[in-house]
Amino acid sequence: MKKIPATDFDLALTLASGQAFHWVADRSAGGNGYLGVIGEQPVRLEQKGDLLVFATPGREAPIRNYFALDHPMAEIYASFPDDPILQEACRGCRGMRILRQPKWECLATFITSSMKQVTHISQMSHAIRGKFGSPVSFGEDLLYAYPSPERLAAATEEELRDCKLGYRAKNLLGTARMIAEGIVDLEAIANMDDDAARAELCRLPGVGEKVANCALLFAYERLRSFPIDVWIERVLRERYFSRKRKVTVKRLKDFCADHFGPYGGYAQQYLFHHARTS
DNA sequence: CTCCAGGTTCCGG
DNA sequence: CCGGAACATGGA
Repeated sequence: MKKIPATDFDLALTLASGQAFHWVADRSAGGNGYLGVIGEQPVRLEQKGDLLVFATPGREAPIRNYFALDHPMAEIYASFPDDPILQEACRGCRGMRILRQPKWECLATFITSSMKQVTHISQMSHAIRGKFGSPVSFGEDLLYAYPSPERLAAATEEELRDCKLGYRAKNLLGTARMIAEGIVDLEAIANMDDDAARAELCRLPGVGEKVANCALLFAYERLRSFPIDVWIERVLRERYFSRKRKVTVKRLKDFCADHFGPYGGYAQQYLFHHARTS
């Protein structure tokens, strides 16, 4: 068994926080582990105290990278504004990391996320992987990598609708095609500043400001990105702007961009999780 | 049955 | 810039 030190890290909390949607709990061997795929590599992980335990050799670097074990958590927490609403959310979110996911997989998954509950997003992710992804075996279990843009570009809208995507099928297909044709280069976006990167992502069908911000936050390590979904908007209006009438979305965006600071994405994720679980 | 979910896009003020 | 409406699906 290999072990990676992981302080200020909570595996279960991180995987339950609505960033990645394909990990499954694995109780085999009386454990409390998780089975999933990092890129093309199958992994079984289990947290024991401040250690991340796994069996497969050569997985340490991808695991450390995916779970962003290098994030400066003390600095991040110290950067948060001293506001009671965020501090309350932080209490239940200690150890939750913003992941560093593969870019295409993250973007594609969030294209399917619009107007869907987290459990539905998970179902669609597994359906897409099972239907189009490369199988990778892990012991007795068969897992699936997320299919490449080229593979999905070769699919039909009907096949994608069979994965319960509904109207999202057209968007995912259109985006896969644009990327497969090189019209948008997801790797090149990594070298752009936040605004340029967001604008470039928004050229893709089904990608608006919210989905772009999710990709920037969960895959491009832009920790200032602050996706505003229905949950966050509710928190903002009910807690931060209570007793104020007619608050426009632009007002909310401007407030968030300033108030939550350089690691606003972390603050956003904690507020999101707290709102969703209480 | 009704309500709602990690939205985007298009259209008329 | 702002508010409305259409767009699919399934769990609560």
